[in-house]
Amino acid sequence: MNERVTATDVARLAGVSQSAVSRVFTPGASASARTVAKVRAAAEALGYRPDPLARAMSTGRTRIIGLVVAYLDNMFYPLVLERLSRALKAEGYRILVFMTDRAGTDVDEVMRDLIDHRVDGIVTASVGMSDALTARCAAAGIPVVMFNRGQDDARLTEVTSDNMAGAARVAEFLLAGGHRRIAHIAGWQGSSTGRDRAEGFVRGLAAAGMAPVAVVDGGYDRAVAAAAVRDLAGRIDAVFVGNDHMAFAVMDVLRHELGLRVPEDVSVVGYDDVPMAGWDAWRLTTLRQPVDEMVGHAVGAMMRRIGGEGGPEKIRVPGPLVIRGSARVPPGTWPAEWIAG
Amino acid sequence: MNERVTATDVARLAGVSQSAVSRVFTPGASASARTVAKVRAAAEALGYRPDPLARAMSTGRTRIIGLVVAYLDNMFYPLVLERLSRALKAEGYRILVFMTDRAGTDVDEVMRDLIDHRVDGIVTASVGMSDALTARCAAAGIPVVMFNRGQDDARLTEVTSDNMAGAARVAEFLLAGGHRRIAHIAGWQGSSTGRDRAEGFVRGLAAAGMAPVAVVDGGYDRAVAAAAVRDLAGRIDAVFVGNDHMAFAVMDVLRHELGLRVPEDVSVVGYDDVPMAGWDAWRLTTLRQPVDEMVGHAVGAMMRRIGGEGGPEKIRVPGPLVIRGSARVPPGTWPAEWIAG
DNA sequence: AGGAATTTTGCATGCGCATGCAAAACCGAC
DNA sequence: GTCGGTTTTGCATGCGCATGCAAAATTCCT
Repeated sequence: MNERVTATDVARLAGVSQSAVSRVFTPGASASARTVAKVRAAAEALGYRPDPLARAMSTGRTRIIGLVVAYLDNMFYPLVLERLSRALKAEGYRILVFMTDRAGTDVDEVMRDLIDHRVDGIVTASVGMSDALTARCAAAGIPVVMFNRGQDDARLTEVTSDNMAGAARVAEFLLAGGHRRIAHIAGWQGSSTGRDRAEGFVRGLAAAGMAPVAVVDGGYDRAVAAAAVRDLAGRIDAVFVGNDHMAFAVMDVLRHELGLRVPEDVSVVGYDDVPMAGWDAWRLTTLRQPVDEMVGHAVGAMMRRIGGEGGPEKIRVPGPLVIRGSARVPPGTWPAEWIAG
Repeated sequence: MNERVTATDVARLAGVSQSAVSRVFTPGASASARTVAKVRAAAEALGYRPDPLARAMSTGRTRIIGLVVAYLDNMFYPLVLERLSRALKAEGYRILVFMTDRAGTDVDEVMRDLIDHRVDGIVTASVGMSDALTARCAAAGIPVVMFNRGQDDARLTEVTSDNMAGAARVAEFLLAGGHRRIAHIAGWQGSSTGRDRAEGFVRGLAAAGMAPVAVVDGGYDRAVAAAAVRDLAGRIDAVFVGNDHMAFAVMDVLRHELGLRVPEDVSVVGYDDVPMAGWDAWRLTTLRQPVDEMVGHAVGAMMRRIGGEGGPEKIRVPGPLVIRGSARVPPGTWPAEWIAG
């Protein structure tokens, strides 16, 4: 039922050898103009297209990038997946998706799988890498790019926003708004991103001689964040939440469970600027992670590593504070890095 | 840098032939207990794992399913992707993601790609299939399962919720709630799903001798739906929106732009029951698409088709109406198919 | 025009595994 | 112990393409 057209078929029709056909379809290989023309015509007539599988078999490159993700309910990740897929496609690569369980306990098994599948590179999002894993990928010669996560390992390339600076900027903004009882419901402290934002935020407050009322680990989980704000409410007039996903839960609790007004009673600031943050229901003031830019860097770095040029990089992209309505806005003019959204 | 362990290496160590090794790792092939033991031991010692690529090369099966998606900003699809990925993984399959542009104009090219990659099957979500495409996949012997979309083509397997019945149930519910000026902001009328829901809804109203104030195509687009409700407001006391994604936009406009109360001034009902619908900010009354069940059917049907058992199926899964707070609740007791969420 | 330098071409091989086929080993029954 | 029957095994081959190598064709230079 499936009569695949092979290079040999084309060769026969064009009156050349199979290798000639292969060369015509291999960028960088040499063939005379006449051969190219004959082969192209024959290929066209037969509807020939090189088989990526066989090609991978003989070159050792699959032109497939493995993407490891733990969850997709935080809209930030679907967005990343979409953009990454499009950007990679432009480079001639495809994405093979691997989901780990939410706890990330099976990352190991997932990685074995990835290596088995001979992916040319791995992008991890919302997932950490153990040393053993990193070593294995390095041994297998597979470049790894961590997206939105960092790791203290010189072998790893990472792309993040400037979490420290971003969080510090949020602190500055909240302070300028006149808040004095400020808490932080942090991203999971097992992730660099969560830690960096917490540290940047605390430092930002400290720079003004202030300290947070509390810093609690929200674990990137709506329920945990909700519980945290239930506990905090009454003691705070502002809260910086480790990502938008949790911030929505926090706002829900504040408004609908506790009957408080945002931002009049409590200001809320998030991190990410997912599309939803701009919806009227939320109008969340948040620090934007420039997804397109980050994806661009990730793809660029990946291509470089696959091409063998240069080593691992630690890329940190700055993002603006997007001022909407969930946090009191300081009077007067703002620094240029704060923008109205 | 990458010394891959091959079956030949294992064979040498185990003192058997390469084919013996292959047989040990091929379910259904025969090997004596002694050989199995020797090979297993050797494989273990060397850390051997069969190369899926080479295996695909010789069997013609890649154990990869292509997923075609147009967009991921409607949370329904990331959810589907996640569940599908896990379910397929359990069957030993991986997902290769292909994104078409939003208009779906490049579906053709995407499909060629998919066929080239020799995927064992294709799942499409939020994407239609042209006849030419269907024919090509059929010719290539690649089974196609359409998820959340139907098509009048006997060669295609499809899995949808019972859109007609579901929409009719919404009509019944709205009527029971005492609404009389009801509109429908429909899903894209170019999709079977959008058409079926619209038809079911209109029929549901007609069954009570009623007709909608208006049925407008929302194109699954927040902006279009928002514009539609701006136009409709004032003339309606209830609106059924073709999916939750648009319903959120509709609620935003109603509440924040027009200052109307939901459900006191206008009742809103959606379709899908994405996780967000349960958040306090929305508490959207909506018709649930049972994602897990639908995914289960999709995977089952796919496995059957890959295994060559049986032909295309048209699977229709019923979903309950989930009653929350965005639409006036009829007094008295409800039919069992309505549930409180 | 003649020979050297260059490009193009075909041949042969390999990537790592699965599998048809025939030889070899094993099994049971008499 | 022998023979027919059943597994098990190894050999050889193929999947579709890329590529090193040497031969053939083309180009260039004097």
